[in-house]
This record gives sequence, C-alpha cells and structure tokens, in this order.
Amino acid sequence: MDNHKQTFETIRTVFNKMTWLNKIKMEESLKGYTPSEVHCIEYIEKHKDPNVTQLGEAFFMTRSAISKMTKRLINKGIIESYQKTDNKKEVYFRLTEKGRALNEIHERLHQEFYERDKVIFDQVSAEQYEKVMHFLQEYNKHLDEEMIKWSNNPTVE
Amino acid sequence: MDNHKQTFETIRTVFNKMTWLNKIKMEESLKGYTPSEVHCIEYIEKHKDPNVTQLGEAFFMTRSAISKMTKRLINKGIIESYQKTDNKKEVYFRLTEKGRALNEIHERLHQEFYERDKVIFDQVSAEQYEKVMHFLQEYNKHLDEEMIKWSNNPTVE
DNA sequence: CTATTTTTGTTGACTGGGACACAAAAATCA
DNA sequence: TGATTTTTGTGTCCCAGTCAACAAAAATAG
Repeated sequence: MDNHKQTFETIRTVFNKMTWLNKIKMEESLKGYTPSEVHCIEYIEKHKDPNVTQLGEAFFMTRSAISKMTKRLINKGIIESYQKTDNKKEVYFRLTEKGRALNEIHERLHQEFYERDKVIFDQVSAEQYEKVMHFLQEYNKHLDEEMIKWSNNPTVE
Repeated sequence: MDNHKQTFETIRTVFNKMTWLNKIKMEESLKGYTPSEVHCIEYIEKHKDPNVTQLGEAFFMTRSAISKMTKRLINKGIIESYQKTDNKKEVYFRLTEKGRALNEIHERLHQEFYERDKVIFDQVSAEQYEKVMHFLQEYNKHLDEEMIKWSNNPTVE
C-alpha cells in the first residue's frame, strides 16, 4: 500500500518538476506558444494523418479542446488542415514551413534537456535502466487494461 | 538522448493515465470537488501550519490560484483559516470536521487504487522495486538542484 | 530607530480546457 | 435500400489557474 502511494507521489513530483523546468526553458525560446501547442506540433510532425480525435486521445484532452487548439495554431500559421477525398468528416493536420521551423527549435531544446539530465542516466547501468523502464512499461500496460475495462463498464453511458 | 526522451514520455503517459483513471473514480465518490481541491485537503491534513505559499510550492501552482482555491474550500465548509499571534501576514489552514470526513473518503479511495494496481507491485521483487524508486528519487534530487540553479540565475528578475 | 526591500496574500482581467449540446457524416442494421 | 446509431468535429458557456498590479506586513539595511 505504501509502495503504491509513494510511487504515485514520486512520479507525480518528478513529472511536475520536469514540466515546470521545461516550461521555463520553453518560454524563452518558444514564446507565444503553450506547452500543449508545442506538444501538439511535435505529434503532428511525427504521425501520419493525425485528426482531432487522435490528438485528443494522445493528450488525454477532449475533442473540444483540440478543436480550439488547432484553430489557434492555424491562425498562427503553424499548421494547416486537410481532408481526404473519401472522407468528408474527419479533419487532418500537417505542419506548415513555419511549423516545421518551430519544431526544430523544440527539438534542439530537447537536446538541452538531455544535456541537463545526462548525469542521471550516466550513473545507472544499462541493465538497471532496463529494469526501471520495464516497470514503468508494465505499469503503463496495466493502466491501459484498466482504462479499457472502465470503458466497457455497462453501468456507464 | 533516446533514453531521456523515452523516460520522459513514459513518465508523462503513466502519470496522465493514473490521473485520468483516478479522476473518473473520484468523480463518483467525491462529486463537487476537483482533484486539486482533494489534493489540497490531503496536504493540509498531513502538514503542520500550511500557508498559501507553501501549498503553492507543493503543487507547482501560483499563490493566486491557491488563494482562490482555499477561499472556495472555506465557502464549502471544508477548511478554515487561522493566523498566529506573532505574525499578521501569513494565513494558515486546517480541516473542519467536514473536511476530515472528506479526507477519509479520499483515503479509502487510495486503498481502491492500491487494489487495482496491486498486481504490478506483486510481480516485481522488493529489490527490483528498490532500483526503480532509487532511480526516480535520484532524478527527483537532480531536478531539485536544477530548479535551485535556475532560481539563482542572475539573468532573471 | 527610520527607510528600503522582500515576502505574503488578494483581486481583476484574461485564457486554456472541460461539459454539454448540436449538426453532419459515416457506419451499422433491418 | 432506407432507417437508426455511432463517430467526428465545432460552438457556447463555464471554471480553474496564470499574470500583473497591488496593499499590508515582515525582514533587512543604514
């Protein structure tokens, strides 16, 4: 029981601190864009034909929020939307030239974060790191199953 | 480099999924209270003389946000504020009877979360779990240092 | 001691995201 | 095939949290 709480609290804290530090750095070089927007740009760059629903699921955000965020990014000239000839319902996004440039800056920033935290990864053996990631990935899979279990729950909807 | 990114992404995902699942559960038994409020109640219960600034630092939130949140909790009769005789500036908080009852429900919920994820902890050895926590705690310490480094940065403020 | 600087908490304007309701398109059913 | 259900995206309203400006108290300087 204590393990569980401690794990959650530690993950929460580490996540919050990373987020906080990265945000500070991002505000310098990516002024005018929220962390969500930057994250969204990265996702669009990396995936084929991402649409509103997909983005929402990836970021645990509602379609409503994604719809507004992409609209903002379109107005800023960072992304553009397109549709396919055989589907008039789904809306997909791709980066503009400006968007790709922005994503470049973001990537360089990640390099910086890497340099910042390098010491931590250097001081653990590959084998140990393997164990850590294994645990996190197992936990991740477990949570996926729990989420599916919940969405199949007949008492809801 | 890849290690770093993968670690951050995995932690982010695990954290998001936990948050999402817990939120769903909390909405059932703690209707009318946001996760932040519940978290705040827990913190007040566990710490001696917590004030606005302290709460803000613990949750990575602005004093402004804490000030409003505590006001909401006071209006709901969950907490009350007090001051010390030798300090007329700082504002401290404590739970009311109703607040303690609410916290009880929250604690029972954590027990549920524990049951839900028990399988994961059962399948790793104590020694392996030790390694995982060690890594996370080292990372945590490192981030603390980086945050201090930043706040001492003379180019800011 | 007084004068200045820092800390603490609050308020108001603003914004990102959630809940809900909705329309249009697609998928499924009969 | 047409009728119904589900999926997808958007618009409106609302709220929690940020930012900036502020006043009051405390800490520090001189």
